[in-house]
Amino acid sequence: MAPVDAYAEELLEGLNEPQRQAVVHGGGPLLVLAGAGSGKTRVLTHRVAWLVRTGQAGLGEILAVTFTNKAAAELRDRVAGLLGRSVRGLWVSTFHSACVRILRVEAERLGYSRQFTIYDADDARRLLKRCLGDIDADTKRYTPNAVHNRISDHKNRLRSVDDAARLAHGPYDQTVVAAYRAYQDALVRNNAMDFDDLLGRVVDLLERFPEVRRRYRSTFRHVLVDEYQDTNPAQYRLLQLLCMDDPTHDGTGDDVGPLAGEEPGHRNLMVVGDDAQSIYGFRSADIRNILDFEDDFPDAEVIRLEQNYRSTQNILTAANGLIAHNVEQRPKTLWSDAGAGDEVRIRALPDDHTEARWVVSEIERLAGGGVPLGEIAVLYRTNALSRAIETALTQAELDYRVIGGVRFFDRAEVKDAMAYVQWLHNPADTVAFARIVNRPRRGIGDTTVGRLLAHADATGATPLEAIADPAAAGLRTAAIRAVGGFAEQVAAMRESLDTDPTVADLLSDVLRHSGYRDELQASVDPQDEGRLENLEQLVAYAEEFDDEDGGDVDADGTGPLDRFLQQVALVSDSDRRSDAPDGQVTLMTLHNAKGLEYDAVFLVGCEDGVFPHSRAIDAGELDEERRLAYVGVTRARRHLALTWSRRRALYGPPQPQMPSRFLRELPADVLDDLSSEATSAHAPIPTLRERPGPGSVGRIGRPAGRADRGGRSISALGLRRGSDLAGAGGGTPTGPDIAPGARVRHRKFGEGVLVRREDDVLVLRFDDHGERRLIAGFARLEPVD
DNA sequence: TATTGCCTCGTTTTT
DNA sequence: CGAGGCAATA
Repeated sequence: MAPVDAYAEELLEGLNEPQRQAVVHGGGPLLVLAGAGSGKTRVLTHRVAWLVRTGQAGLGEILAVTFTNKAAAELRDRVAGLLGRSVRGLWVSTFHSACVRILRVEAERLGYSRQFTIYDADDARRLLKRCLGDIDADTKRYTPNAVHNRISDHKNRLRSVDDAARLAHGPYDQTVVAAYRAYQDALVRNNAMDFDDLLGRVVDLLERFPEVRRRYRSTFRHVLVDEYQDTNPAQYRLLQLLCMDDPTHDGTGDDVGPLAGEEPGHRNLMVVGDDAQSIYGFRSADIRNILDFEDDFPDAEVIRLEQNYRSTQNILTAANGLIAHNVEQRPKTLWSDAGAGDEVRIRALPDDHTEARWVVSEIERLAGGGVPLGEIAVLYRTNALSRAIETALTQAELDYRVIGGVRFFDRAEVKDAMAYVQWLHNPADTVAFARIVNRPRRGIGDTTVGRLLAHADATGATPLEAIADPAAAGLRTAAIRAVGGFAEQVAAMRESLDTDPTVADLLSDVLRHSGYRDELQASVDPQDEGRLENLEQLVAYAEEFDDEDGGDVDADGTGPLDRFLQQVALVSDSDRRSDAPDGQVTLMTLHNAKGLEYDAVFLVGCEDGVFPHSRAIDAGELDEERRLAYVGVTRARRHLALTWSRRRALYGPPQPQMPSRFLRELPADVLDDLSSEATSAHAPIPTLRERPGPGSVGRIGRPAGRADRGGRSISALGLRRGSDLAGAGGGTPTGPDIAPGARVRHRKFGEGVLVRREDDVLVLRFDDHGERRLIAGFARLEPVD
């Protein structure tokens, strides 16, 4: 190890033993299993500072990757604080922005230009929708959303179109493959990459170009990864390529063989994570990466951080007890010396309004006891559950903020403005073009746009070239005039593009030349005022960017507009998750809560089917749901309550609910007296401070035979609507029975036969998908005659 | 080409 | 219950 002086030594002060071991780790692969609240960011920052101070690495030789911009910024700031100087040159960034930074330099090697566009999920789906049309796919069965998820999964597993074709099984897969092929082709022609490509193309780059690989391998002598449990196979492969001697495993389970003529890797890979908090499997994150770390890196050192500095022991015991129900995991036992603290509470409420009012009355009680509202969070599985809580908070006149929902850069008007600039920057981008060509309305309808795009496609031209000669695209006089007018506006915007020194001026000019601003100003729709404000905010944001950016053109040829577009694509409002301003209760999904902590946490909607979510139950993904519960529980420092509703209206009429199975997995000895009864069918209703408002109690049952919506009444089919077989109380399926042997159709799995019933579980054999067990309360089945 | 109304369908989502 | 998609209309 490098010599250690007192100056470096002070970086170890205040660390516990395992933390210290991780920081001074000599070299080679290191896995830090960092339980919730165990100080993993501390370890990462001190490790980076240690490497620098002991002279083991220069700032420019360290790559630290995170998943969020917020985490990257925090890491950077804290390292700067520890070192007491600028950390310019240190690569601290998200996987995606590190990849973009590499791709901007190397794009030409991959057949892209430096100006390539980054498509977010919305852009990608627009393009994919067009591709699905081109291959004549039935867009009912093959929704852009579903198909994009499948393609994304292929990409995250580094499957090329041909790989996907080899794996395709059945007609659905084959259509997905055809869509993948058309979509990938379209991306290249648009000079665009989606989020998944950013990773996948860098992997391509490093695999195909040894000299590029060598360059980055020798640049980054130390690679550190945060939240390793959330890495997907592409990210895994990327790390292999950057660090290892013989990047044999590609993360997909297939051996790709050693890379020819490879120089030894530095092997200095440090990963930090917690398998118990792996909650992004649905986005192709692979928990095996952290579970199998020592198999992949046989000489790896493993350090466990189990001392928790956040929560009281009762909360940690609850968390430990819960997660112990997962089959496969790294055994870990969080402990704290903060004392037992409050008991954990479980409460059963008659309906979602009462549940919300109970939570709010408890919030008032805590607030009265001196807990700041900003230190209180209400967590839920799905965004739809926020509504009842919001209503109750509003009635109690408590201030709150909801994390999630529509983000600033996702707002239609903001995306429109950005699409203008994006298209000016990359005229091959047909998604941006299609978005703005008729916004504001200029009489260029869908058919005209279709003709322009088809013509551009056929001639290999960009939309910019196509609008210059509308007659050639086969347009008639009215359309030609409309397109001509648009072309004039575009010419004015391109003039601005060439002359405007700043991004803010360009944006402002675009809003003027396009008529977008005028249209909103002239509008009588009251919402347009807000839209106008958002656009002014966007310009203000750009001004800020210009000031910070300086406007130089880099050595690699990237200018301010490149950087601005990239930032907006990758840094959607990062401050939303920042610490709560005082006086506001925070509402958010469990996913959004990861990495945060609050004095008091309420986890609402703990009902089977809601949490764990019915789709997760169907898909057999209970472990991931349980980890999500674990994340929720471990957010709390001192107060934790979990609630469920006996009846809840998710959509349509209220349905009876059963308590979440996770509630029964919490160890009884950390629960208070009321909790022990709260998961039973006869749970008492806790007292509320206010009297229930009128009409707050849902009607019990519903009028028999009422058709729920237009079309065939479901009762006419012999079934009740929604969760057709939902139990009326005891959890036993009631309603018209579907007898074993009956042919049924499930919306997702298609037709099949009901094999048998086991309590509240239906066992069905589907024609395509083999056997499946469905929870009766959530199995939407239609009988097939 | 733009608007209206009907129908369908329902997770989570760091980038 | 509501948002978004699509087909029928003005």
